[in-house]
Amino acid sequence: MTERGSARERPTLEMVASHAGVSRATVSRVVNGSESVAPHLRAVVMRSVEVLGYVPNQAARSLVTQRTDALALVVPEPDSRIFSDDPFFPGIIHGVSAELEAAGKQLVLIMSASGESHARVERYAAGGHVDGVMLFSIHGEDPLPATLVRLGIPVVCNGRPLGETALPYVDAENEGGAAEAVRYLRSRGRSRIATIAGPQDMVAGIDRLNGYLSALEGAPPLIAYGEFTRASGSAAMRELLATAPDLDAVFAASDLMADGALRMLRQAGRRVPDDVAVIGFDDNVVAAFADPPLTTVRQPIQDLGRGLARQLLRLLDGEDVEDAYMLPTQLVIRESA
Amino acid sequence: MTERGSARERPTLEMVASHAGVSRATVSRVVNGSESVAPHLRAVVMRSVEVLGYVPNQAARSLVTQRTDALALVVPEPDSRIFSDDPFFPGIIHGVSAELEAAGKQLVLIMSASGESHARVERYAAGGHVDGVMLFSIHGEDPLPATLVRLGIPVVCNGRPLGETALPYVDAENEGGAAEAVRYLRSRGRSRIATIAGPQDMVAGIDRLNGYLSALEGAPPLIAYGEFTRASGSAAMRELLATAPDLDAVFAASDLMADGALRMLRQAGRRVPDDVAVIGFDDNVVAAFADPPLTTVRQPIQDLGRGLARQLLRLLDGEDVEDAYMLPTQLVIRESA
DNA sequence: TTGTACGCGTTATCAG
DNA sequence: CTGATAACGCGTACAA
Repeated sequence: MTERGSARERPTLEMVASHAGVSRATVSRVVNGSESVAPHLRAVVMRSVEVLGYVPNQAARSLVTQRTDALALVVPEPDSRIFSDDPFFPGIIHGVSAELEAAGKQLVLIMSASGESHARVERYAAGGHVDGVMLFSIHGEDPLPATLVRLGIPVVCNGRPLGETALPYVDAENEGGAAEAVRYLRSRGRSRIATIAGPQDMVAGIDRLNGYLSALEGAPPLIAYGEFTRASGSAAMRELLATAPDLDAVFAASDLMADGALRMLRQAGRRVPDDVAVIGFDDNVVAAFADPPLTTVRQPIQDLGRGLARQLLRLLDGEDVEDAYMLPTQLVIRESA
Repeated sequence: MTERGSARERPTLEMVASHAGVSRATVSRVVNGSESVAPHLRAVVMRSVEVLGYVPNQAARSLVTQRTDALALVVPEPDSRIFSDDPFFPGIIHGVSAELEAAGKQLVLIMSASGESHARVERYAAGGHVDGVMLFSIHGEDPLPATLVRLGIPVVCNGRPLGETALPYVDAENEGGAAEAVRYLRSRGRSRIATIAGPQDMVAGIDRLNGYLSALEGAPPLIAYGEFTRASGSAAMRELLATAPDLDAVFAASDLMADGALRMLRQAGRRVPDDVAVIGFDDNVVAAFADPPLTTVRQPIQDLGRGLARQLLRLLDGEDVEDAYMLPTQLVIRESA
């Protein structure tokens, strides 16, 4: 059994003040790095702070400053991209966290299942727990962002919001990246180009499909849908092979789906890229390890996270930010196409 | 450009009180669900709360209650398991988050690079931002946990801590699981069993190697080391094939490394499982999709997260908790062994 | 059952 | 440049 360490009394400003023989105000000034305090007093105070191990009480501080220096990242719980082996979620967190650390802010992670859980998020933000909110891939007609904005809480979305509300967001050039992939396939002489599209209630799924369609330039579309997962990619590929046995290329809206497609193609006896060229999206870790190594559209996941945090920080500073903060994608050519 | 929503004044207890025609104390009691308040007054107050959209100010509240209802999860930044396609980190988060939500607590995620960043964590916890701390895979002689305990902050570790300090922790039966895998291989007639071990500065790496060694029962060990990643698994497999061409089985300390090994074996012309049997660890999503599907030792990642949170909550409630909270593993047999 | 009044630990204002 | 002192918003003994 382990005991709860002996809860030594936390020293207060008051205690530091009397220890140093100055007023609380002076201690506060030293702690907050004010210029206007005599060097010798500052030294004395700093020593007392050191000796007593003083740490400012955040609750008291934010009660008066009206800030918490904490920002929330709200994540929709049952999101297939989050608990799969798609490192998208960890990547975003990594970026966000790096940016917030540099700014001295803390990250509060909130998993929000759905409707009723949304009320919790609202109350949480409204209660002043955090200074602002980052929203992860908002689905359809979610009222959450609008509510938050109405409450006066700065909000930035990761991924273009689908509804009407004009919220600032950061996103990758999904449509452009997809279009580039398809154009590349055409430039290599492929003519029967299919796509494995993502879910059409996610903006990434929609935009990448649009990119595919736009780059087709009149050629007949060939579409199957997946859920961004490997299994769904395999299933979609099987479907495509059945309906269009003569296809010679596939653009999948995620690397995981592309990997699933690769397996199905192998199983069906098609050679990649000789018979069928395959391009994925993400530049997931698995892309380089796929068989054959996967040509794909890289999106800068970590930068997406950084941008998300940065835009929110700017909002907090009272700056205006552009509604759309788009990050470029890049075609990474390996062996599958 | 997007404006910062008009910051409507947040209603206070005071305002609700005067709106309802009662004292602040009564409002406070209603809000906190006290029994001792007349039904009709409660109704009136609740209406006022509704009308005004009152939400308690968390800073003020925790200033007096000395609690924040927030718990921190501290994650070592440059951890290969976190930003790879190993869903270990997301899985833990999922479990932790589910448990905390049920308890009405919030999750604060802290990425802690190392030394200097540790000071930040200490100050953060000491500042009363959170009521307790969950520590992710503590490396070697990290002084952080001891410091936190000294500060009187409840701490629980994910993964057995390597140092001397006796901290409560939750972990999977790494050693037992590894031993079971090796025993299974032996029972299937394999005699030259190698292992691809994980990093020996991580408890998971150490324990799984020990499990392998213990189950060998005198047979000569055959060891190569990896970093839990696919690439390192391939490299380690190559090494093993060079030093022990006659091996007939491999136990890898992670599915990712096992997958890497599978590729290397294929490349070397060895058939799996005919020539060489392979077992991994984790039951990562990729295991089922490996070629051939990977026999592996499943660890209940999400339960690990839940247990982590649960133990901390118990500590917070003043209960004593056992130092070691171990979760069982399970051998999942597929085709690779 | 209800209200009064005090204190939680800081920051900010305003004299000195 | 320094020190009183007033908020900040809430929970809770204590009194009524």
